[in-house]
Amino acid sequence: MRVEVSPAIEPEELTAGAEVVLAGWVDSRREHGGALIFIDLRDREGITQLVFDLEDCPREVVDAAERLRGEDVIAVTGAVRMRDGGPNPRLQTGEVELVVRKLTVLNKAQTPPFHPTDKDSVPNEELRLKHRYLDLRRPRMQEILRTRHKVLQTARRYFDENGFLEVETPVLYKSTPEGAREFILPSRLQPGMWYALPQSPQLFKQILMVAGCDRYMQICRCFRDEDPRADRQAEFSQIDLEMSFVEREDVMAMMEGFVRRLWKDVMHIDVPPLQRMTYQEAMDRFGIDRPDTRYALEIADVSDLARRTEFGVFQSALAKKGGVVRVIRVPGGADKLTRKITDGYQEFVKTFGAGGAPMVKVTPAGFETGIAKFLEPIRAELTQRLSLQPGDVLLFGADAYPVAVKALGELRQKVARDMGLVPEWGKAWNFLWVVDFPMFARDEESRRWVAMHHPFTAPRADQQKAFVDADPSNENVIGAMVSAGYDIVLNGSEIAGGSVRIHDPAVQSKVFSLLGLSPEQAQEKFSFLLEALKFGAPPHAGIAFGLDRLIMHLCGTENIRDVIAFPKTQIGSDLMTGAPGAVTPEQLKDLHVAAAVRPA
RNA sequence: GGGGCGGUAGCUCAAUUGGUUAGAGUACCGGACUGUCGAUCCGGUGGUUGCGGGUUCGAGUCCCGUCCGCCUCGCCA
Repeated sequence: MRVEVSPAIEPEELTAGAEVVLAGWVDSRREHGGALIFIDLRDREGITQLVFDLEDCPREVVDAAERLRGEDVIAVTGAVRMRDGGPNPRLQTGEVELVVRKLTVLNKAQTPPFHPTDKDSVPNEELRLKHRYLDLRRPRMQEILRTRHKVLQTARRYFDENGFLEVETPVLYKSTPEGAREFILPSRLQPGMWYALPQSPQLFKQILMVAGCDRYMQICRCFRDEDPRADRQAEFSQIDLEMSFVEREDVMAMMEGFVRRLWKDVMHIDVPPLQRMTYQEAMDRFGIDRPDTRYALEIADVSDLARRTEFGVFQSALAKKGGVVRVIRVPGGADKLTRKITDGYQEFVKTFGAGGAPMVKVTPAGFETGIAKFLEPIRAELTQRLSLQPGDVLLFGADAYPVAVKALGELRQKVARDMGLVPEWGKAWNFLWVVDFPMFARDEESRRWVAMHHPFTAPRADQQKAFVDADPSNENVIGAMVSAGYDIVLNGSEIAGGSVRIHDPAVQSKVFSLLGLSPEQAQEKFSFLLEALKFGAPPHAGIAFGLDRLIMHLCGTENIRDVIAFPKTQIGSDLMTGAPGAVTPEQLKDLHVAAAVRPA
């Protein structure tokens, strides 16, 4: 049987009398004595009301309609007519109904564990993931799938228009144990050897530049075997890009254009030119390298004043190497932040390594509660410097700089939520370029340098020469080197990150050696890149967008699983397919692998 | 590896200090009903309170363990 699948009636079909064929799922049924039955027929596009009426339909059609239940799949033929009972303004097709002449039940459905269009409640996520085919029928999920499609199409169109070539890179790759933990796969043909799934196509895209591709794009899957978060999943997607013969500004302009196009096409919003902020400024003012600038609550330095107090916590913090005292002023916090809430903040900052978050309230009479008495000697100056008003709450962070700003940066976001300062979705789109990241960060445990971005990131253009000349043993000099990296931050979430790459083998060697990789080790791991760089590598730079996070923003969801058709749980299970699963001893034997643990 | 929240009917939830036969809405089944649109009305089926152990005269409730889901610290070059 041939079914014309265009179920919800299109506007041009809204003319009475048109004969159409519709197919879809039974959404709901309203029955009046068996002589008059209404069925809401649902498909991807929406809902159309079907009417089965003894006055218009053969008896057997009405009888068959009586046996229909939710999620049955049917096809119907009939005439469109204006509704007798008045329009339903809540339906797009609410003016009309289809008088069914012929009904075909394409497939009966068991009673589903939940109803895709239940308006009262969303089923438990475990159940949604187990029956994802039902979950994806929900209009909200259909909308997300559609937005995701739109983003993919817009990306392909925009980058095609700008001369980018879509190239696919391998998924079976080589283990390069820096960075995130990898998924690995045994080789059958080479006993004892292993592939790894790529954390990103970073090196391939650089090689494509050496290969003369000039401009590359790929919508690719990346794999990182780390614990998930609300916005992180082991298997995720990137819009990956690389350009030759460009500098930082060229890439930034191109990507800004993409973001603007995306928001225009998908949200119908004109994004103004992106603000810029250096890494240092972001850390100083917001305590994080991806500041949410939709609200204030900025961090201020009061180390000099704190030094003049007798408060032991301040004094011991300032005695530390790089010790600081910083503060967040919360306007109106005295009312809204109850004792219970501020007590909670003490525990909260401890998870980020801080000892606590000393607090004080500003009243017309002066400082009260918390550490008020210690602050008395500096009250006037604090009041002036921070423009304090009665009703303010001050939350302090006292520790070595990285610990203090990190704790306050996290606390700032929590306070903003508690104070109701975070605009609801769709009200604010605060895009920001963060630039001038340090090349290296000091890992205190191993007393070694680690790459802030990745080891292929070039120094900022004006620092190239200084970097080559820098004394590797001088921690101050190396620590101060600024890279040509750039991130795009949206409402406090990192949606893209990239850099100008190193195309000079000498610079690349110096980075490797600073990272503690001997020439032999570097050769072992990245020989193909080092080789390629010797054969005429153009200057190149690139970036990658976190596709899933982009979609989250565009759809207003806080959960990455909502924007992935078939996502995994916290422990990496696919509740629908049951992955991961056991394999047979024969499979292991073929792969020359012995399991050290048997599944429980 | 650590911290927190949750798991009760197919689904969404309730159940007082540990106390009678674990309830409601919805779905499902049966009946009534010719213009509904979350149809309505009447009746009914439906429970290993995630699982295992313990305390107690008595456990959905308290304790221990465990599984699953979510949030989070560490981790994510």
